[in-house]
Amino acid sequence: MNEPIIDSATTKAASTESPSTLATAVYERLRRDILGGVLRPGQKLQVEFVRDRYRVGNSPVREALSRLSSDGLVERREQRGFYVAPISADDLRELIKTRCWVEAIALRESIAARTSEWEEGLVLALHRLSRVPRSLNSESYATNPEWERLHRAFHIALIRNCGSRWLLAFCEGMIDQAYRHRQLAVAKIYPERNEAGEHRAIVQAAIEGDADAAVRELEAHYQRTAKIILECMDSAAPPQTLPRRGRAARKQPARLRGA
Amino acid sequence: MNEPIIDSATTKAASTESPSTLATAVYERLRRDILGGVLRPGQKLQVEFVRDRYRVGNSPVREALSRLSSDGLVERREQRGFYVAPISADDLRELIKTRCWVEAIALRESIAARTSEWEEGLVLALHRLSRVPRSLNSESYATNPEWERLHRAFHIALIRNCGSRWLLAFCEGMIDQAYRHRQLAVAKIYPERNEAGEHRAIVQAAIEGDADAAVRELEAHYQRTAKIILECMDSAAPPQTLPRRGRAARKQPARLRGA
DNA sequence: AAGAGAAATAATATCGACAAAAATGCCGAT
DNA sequence: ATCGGCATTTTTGTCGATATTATTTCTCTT
Repeated sequence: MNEPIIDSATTKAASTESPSTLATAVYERLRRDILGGVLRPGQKLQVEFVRDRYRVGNSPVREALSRLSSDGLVERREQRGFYVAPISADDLRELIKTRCWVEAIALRESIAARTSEWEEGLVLALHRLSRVPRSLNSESYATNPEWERLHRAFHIALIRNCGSRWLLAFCEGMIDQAYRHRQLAVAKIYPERNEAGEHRAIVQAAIEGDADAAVRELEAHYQRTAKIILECMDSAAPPQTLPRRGRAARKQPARLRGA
Repeated sequence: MNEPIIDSATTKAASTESPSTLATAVYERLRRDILGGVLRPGQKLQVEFVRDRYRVGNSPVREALSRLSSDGLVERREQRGFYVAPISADDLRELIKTRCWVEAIALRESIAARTSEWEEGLVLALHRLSRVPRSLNSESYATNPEWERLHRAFHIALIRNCGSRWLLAFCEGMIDQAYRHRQLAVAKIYPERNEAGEHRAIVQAAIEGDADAAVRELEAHYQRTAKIILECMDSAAPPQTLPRRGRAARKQPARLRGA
C-alpha cells in the first residue's frame, strides 16, 4: 500500500543525521536558535560568544555565520561583526505580501501539473500534521516542535510540485522567516483559531484541481496569521536593536574547553 | 536638471570601491570569474587552487566559497570540496520559466505602484544601455562588460519598484544565473537580434501603465534569449563535469607573495 | 567644561600549522 | 587476471595565534 512516497526532510530543515562537519553543525544549531527566537533579533553575535556557546573553534563559527547571512537570518556588517537579522512589522507585511504573490504561483503550478503521487504526499502531510497537538500544553500555549516541523513540511508539500527548484528554495526561505516572526509573537496565536480547518480547505481545493479556491484559502491563511502577529507586535513594546554590549552572557564558566 | 536619481549599484553587483575585507574581495572576484565563464561549470575549486589564484590565505577562500554556495553559484559537497555549479539545458529552461513567473509579478507591481521617480530611473537606465555597443568588436562578437553591467541594471530598474526586497533579491540572483548561461553560450547571440527594440518596447508599455503588454514583451524577451542559448547548447557538445584533476593550473610561479 | 586628538582596549579578519577524512595506489588472495 | 582490503598521499576541515581595524577612554587644548 504505502510506497515510500516522501523523503521527509527537504533541503536543510530536519536533517536528523549528525552532520559530518562542525561548520554545518554550528550552522544548524545557530539556525534553530535564531528561528526559535532564543537569539533575539538585533542581538550581536560575537565570534567568541558563539564559540563558547557551541564549543567549537573560530573557523566553523565564521563559516556558519557566513552561510546564515546569505540566508537572511544574520546580518553581516563588514568589519564590525554579525547580528541576528532584525525584524519589524514592516518586514512582516512585506514578507507576507511576497509569500502570497509567489506561493500563489507555486501552488497554481503544482495543481496544474498534479499527479497522484503529489496528491498522496499532500494528503499524507496533512494527516500527519493533524495527528499532533498544536501546543505541548493544553492550557496555556507552548510551542510544539513536532507540530512546527510538520507544518513546515505541509506547506512545502503544497508547492513541491511546482516544477522549479529555484522557486521552491525561495519559498522555503520565506517560510523560515515567517516561522521566526511567529515564534517571536507567540502566546496569542494558539487558542482562538481553527488552523486544521484552514489547512484542510486548502488541500481539498487543491485536490479538486480548483486552483483559484486553493490560492484564495492559502492567502487567507497567511493573512490571518499575519494579522494576529501584527496585533501582538503592537501590544508588546519592540524589544529590538539593543546595542547589547553584552558582558553578561560571558559570565559563564567560559573556557572549560575540556568537557 | 539631473538630480542623483539612481545610486548606480544594487546590492552586490558593481561595487567599485575596493572591499575592506579580503574574504569579500575573493568572493567578488570568484563571482565575476564564475559568471563570466572563466571558471567552467563542474570544475573543482580546490582551496589551494583558489588560494594561489588570488594570493590569499585559507580562511578568506573558504568563506568566499561558502557565500557563493549560498548564492547557488558554487556547489558544496560536504567533506569533498567545492565545485562550480553545473548547468544544463534543463536548468536553463527551469530558470527562464521561473523568471517569467516571478518577474511578471514584480513588473506588474512596479507598474501598479509607479511614481515619476521610478519612471525616470527606468528611462535613464534604458538610455544608458542604448549608448553603449553590444559588442566590443563590430565584426565578430566580443562581450562588452559595460553593456552587460548596464543591461543588468536595466532589468533591475524595471522591477525595482515592486515593493519587496525579498522578491528583488531573488530576481537578482536569477538574473545572475541567466547571465552565466548567456556567457557560456556566447557567439551566436549578438548579430541577428534587435535587443534595443525589445527593451524599448518593455519600457514604453511600462510607462504607459499597460502591465499586460509590458509583461508580454518581457517574457518574449526572455524566451527569445533562451531559444538562442538552447540552440547553441545543442550544437556544442556539453564540455561539462570534467573531473579535471588539474595539475596544470598550478604551474604558475606560485607563492611569490611579496608583489 | 567641551571638543578634538591620541593611546589603550576590544573585536574582527587572516594566517600557517595540524588533524581528520577521502582518494589513490599497492599488494596479495582467490 | 580481478577483486577486496591495507598503506600512502592528497585534500578538506579545524585550531590557536597574530595582524588589522574599530571602539572606547583618556588627555590636552581652547
